[in-house]
Amino acid sequence: MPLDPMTEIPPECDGCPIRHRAVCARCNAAELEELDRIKYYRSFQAGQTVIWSGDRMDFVGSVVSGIATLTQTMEDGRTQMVGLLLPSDFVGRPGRNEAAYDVIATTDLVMCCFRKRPFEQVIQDTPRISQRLLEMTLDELDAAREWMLVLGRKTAREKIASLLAIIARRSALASSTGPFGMVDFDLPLTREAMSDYLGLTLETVSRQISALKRDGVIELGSKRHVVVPDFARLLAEAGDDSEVLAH
Amino acid sequence: MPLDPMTEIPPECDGCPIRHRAVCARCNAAELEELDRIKYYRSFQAGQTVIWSGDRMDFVGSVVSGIATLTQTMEDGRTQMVGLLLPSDFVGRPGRNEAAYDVIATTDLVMCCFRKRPFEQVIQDTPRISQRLLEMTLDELDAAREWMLVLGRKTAREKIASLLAIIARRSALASSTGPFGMVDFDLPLTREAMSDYLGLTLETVSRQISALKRDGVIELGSKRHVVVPDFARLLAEAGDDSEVLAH
DNA sequence: CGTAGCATTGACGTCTGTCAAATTCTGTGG
DNA sequence: CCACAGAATTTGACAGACGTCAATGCTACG
Repeated sequence: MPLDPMTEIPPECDGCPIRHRAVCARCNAAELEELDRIKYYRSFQAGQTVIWSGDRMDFVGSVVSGIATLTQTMEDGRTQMVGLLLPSDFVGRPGRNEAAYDVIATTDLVMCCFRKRPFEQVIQDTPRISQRLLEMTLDELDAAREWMLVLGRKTAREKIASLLAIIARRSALASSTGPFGMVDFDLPLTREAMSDYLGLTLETVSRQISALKRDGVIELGSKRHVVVPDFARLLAEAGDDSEVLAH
Repeated sequence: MPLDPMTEIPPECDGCPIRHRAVCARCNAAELEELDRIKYYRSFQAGQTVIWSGDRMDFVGSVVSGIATLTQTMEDGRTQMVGLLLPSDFVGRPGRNEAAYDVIATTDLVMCCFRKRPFEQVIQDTPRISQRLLEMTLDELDAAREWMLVLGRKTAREKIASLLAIIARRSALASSTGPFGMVDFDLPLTREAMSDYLGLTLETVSRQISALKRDGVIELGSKRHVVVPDFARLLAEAGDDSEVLAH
């Protein structure tokens, strides 16, 4: 078990790693001050549930570090991941009292939370924040729709390639690697989480990863470390083609 | 061919059928005036394409009457519907110049369009509008995520039942039928459009509709008219259960 | 060194897709 | 009003992709 994550709280907004990407991205000093008054940090350990679907939510907030998932579950236990929350992503919905999805930390996680009621007021009063939130919500909507194509129309192999491409692209952005050619990253998800994202079974995920490895599309260091020798090849396997500029 | 739909333009905002549900829902007289200056109506015939993905968009707007679909297409022709646009739904994304999806009128369609550039300015200046847009976008995001569960985890039979339930619910709302028991409505979609929505083939859609009919879950008047004798039964077939209050 | 969780692999079944044909519906023209 | 053409829909036969069930392997941690 790692150290209590609470001991690693990030510094004030100045040095915050998501200062310029989160909902507060375009705030000026006064507006930050305003947010500061209603904010607090919370930490979660890998595997912990942040919120249960149906629970009362009295905060919204941003992922500061770590990764969380948004999932829906049917009565019989079938589950579908409907969102992957990375640093700077926003959690919760102003104007709604109950969580619509389960939010689960897949890695150790730090969140910058805002008390919900005051935050709703801030949104009313601060166009720069509500407009940023609109922009982020539109981006999420686009991502959700892109994912609908993956879920509805792609083969298992294409689904895996699509997921790897998304994660690879994000890793490349985060570490500002060259845009092309070789990329490598760690998978933040178990095979089961991947299957929940992709609408597949865990076994099919495993088989397709093996197949992509066999065909030289990817190489595996450990089970979780992926090397992509040719990113364009991966995109082609995803059925994407020429979307190099996207996202 | 019907009469030129342009001849049936709705009246001024006062009597507009979507006045209290669209992006302008919460506007006061002055704000409506503002919007009025940049708005114009456009009509499309059933089957016409409103916008092609990748095209330059110089307007955004609301569906006033009729139904349109939002679809994505892969190079090899596989398509996935990612949204169903009903009256009051918003089309287009402020701040983006190219359409991300094909928008196609499935019935005769009337749209209330706003020139994009001026509309973006209005959003900046009118919190009531941008906040309404945020709210609508959050609703769409929820709908997209609900649909991800359908696409990723439901069986063909459950998918069909889910789609019928959604359409039935909306029809019930529109015509303010009693909330329970018997419902009936016309399908606004061809079998092919349904298959694009559900991530199935047209043949599977047809077979599952026949099966639901055989099992007494639905009755068919014409091919397009559906009678649902027991709405709760339909929901159960959709795998939803107890979501009676939802949406 | 042993246990627990994660991952891989195999054998087999089934749901859904594919290909093809028949049937019903809709609108048009005679 | 009826005949006809084209589209939409239904139905059947068959195949393949993915799921299910089960065994085995790997890694980490106590």
